Parts: sequence; C-alpha cells; structure tokens
Amino acid sequence: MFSHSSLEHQPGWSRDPNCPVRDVLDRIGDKWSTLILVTLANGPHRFSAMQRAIPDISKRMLAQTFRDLERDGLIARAVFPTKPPSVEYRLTPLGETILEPLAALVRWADRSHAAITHARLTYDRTS
Amino acid sequence: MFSHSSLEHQPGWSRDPNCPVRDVLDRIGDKWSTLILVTLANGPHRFSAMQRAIPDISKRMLAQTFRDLERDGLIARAVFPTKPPSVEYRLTPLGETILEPLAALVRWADRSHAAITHARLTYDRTS
DNA sequence: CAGTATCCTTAGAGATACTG
DNA sequence: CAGTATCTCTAAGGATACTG
Repeated sequence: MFSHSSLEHQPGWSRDPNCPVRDVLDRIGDKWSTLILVTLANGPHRFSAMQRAIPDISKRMLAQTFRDLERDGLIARAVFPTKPPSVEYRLTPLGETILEPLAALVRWADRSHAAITHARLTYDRTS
Repeated sequence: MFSHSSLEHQPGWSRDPNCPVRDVLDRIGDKWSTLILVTLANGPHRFSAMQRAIPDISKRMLAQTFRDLERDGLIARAVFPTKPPSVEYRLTPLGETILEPLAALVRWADRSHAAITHARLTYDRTS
C-alpha cells in the first residue's frame, strides 16, 4: 500500500490525543468551518453576506466560527469605519492553502454520495 | 481564482442544509471516523486491536462509529465463528477511495500546524 | 451592521455493568 | 471477545433580546 504511505506507520498521531494533526483536523471538522472557508474561496464576504450565503447558521455560531478561524490564522478580519460599520472577512495566504485539500474532499463527497446513499439503503433494509 | 474552480459558484451546496456533500462531509467530520479510516489504511483491525490503536476512544463510540461507517459502505465487517468470536473490520473499495483526499488533508494539517499554533499565540496575546 | 449576552435544549460522548 | 444497555454529564448550538 505504498500509495497511501503518508497515512501509514504513524503510531504517534492516532495514539496521541494531543497530536497537532488531530487538533487541526478537529477544528476544520466542526459544523461550519469548511462551509465558511469554501464560501470565502469565492472572495471576501461581510458578516451579513455570509449569513445569506449560509442561511441556516445562527449569528452566534457565525461570529464564533469567524473568531476561531481568525485565531487560527486562516481568515482575516477588516473593519471599515463606515456607519453603520462594515466588516469584511477574507482568506489569509495560509487559509488559501487549505482550499486544495478541501476541494479534493468535496470532489470525493460529490463523486461518492450516490454510492453512500445506496449503501445506507441496503444496510437499513437488511438489518 | 480558476485554480479552485471546483469550490466556486456552487450556490446550491452551501445554501442547502440537506445537500449530499454536506451530509457526507458531516459524517467524516465527526470525532472518530477519520481516525478509524486512517488506521484501517494499515490493514484490517479487530475490535480490540482498534481500541489499542486509538486508546482514548470508548467501546461505545468505537462500536457506534464502526456501525456508521459500515452503514455508509466505507468499511466491511467480517465475523469469524471462533470462540470467543473475533470480528474484523476492513476498508471496502469505496472506503479506499477516501484515503487519498484524507491524506491530502492530513499532510496539510501536518505542514500547517506550526503556523496555526503561532497564529493562536499571536491572537491570544493581542486580544 | 455587526456583533454580545443570556437562556435553554439537545446531541455527543464517557463510565460502568451486563451478555451471547 | 465483541459488543449492548443504561445512566450521566458536558458542550454544541439555536432563539431571542440587547448594544456600539
């Protein structure tokens, strides 16, 4: 299985709950992060624009996820002193670098969702 | 931004809470799925072997995540009628196909965790 | 507009004890 | 060994009302 060598023989990262890879994966694995990052791939968005782009996120979670992503250095926050104030969020250079791997996963999900749906139906029918 | 075209101009999938891509991403985004899939990349594991490979997972969550992944058709469960019984879990062909995109994300996490840690320190210090 | 603060409900997940 | 059942606790997250 040399083709997936980067996933193999790494006793450390599965075993260690504090492993940095786990830590990072947990963050992007939360309910809204990837959705926000992917939306920002289309360009900077303001707070309210993001709410329109992802209608089922609450203000609370949007604000919190923005904060977390900014803290991780994946997005940047710019305040324009208009009135009322407007705030723009954009990907940082670091944030841009996650788009490729994320896109690969999205492509996989898109390619596989039919097979998965079918597998679920079969499973639910036989058990 | 033509390089990330697969993430752009897809009003449907961010807006629609029931989008299949979201659904699939949510599943692999849970706490244990990726860890289990990545561990199975090294070959089939029995229940107890997986517990040793991921020491901080509880029996309950391991059983549940195994069930969910089997339901999605990503892993297969084989019971050998020894006594006491032994059960082996392995990736299905479909399950194998997720390893590449997952590996890309793991590589990104590995490459970026230093930058992220640094960003967090800076953020926490200035705010 | 872009948030915070507060309250409240549920889902995620651990611990433990039991079973085929 | 490979689970299930139950009980419990916490944290994720929604709704609403308020503020610079």
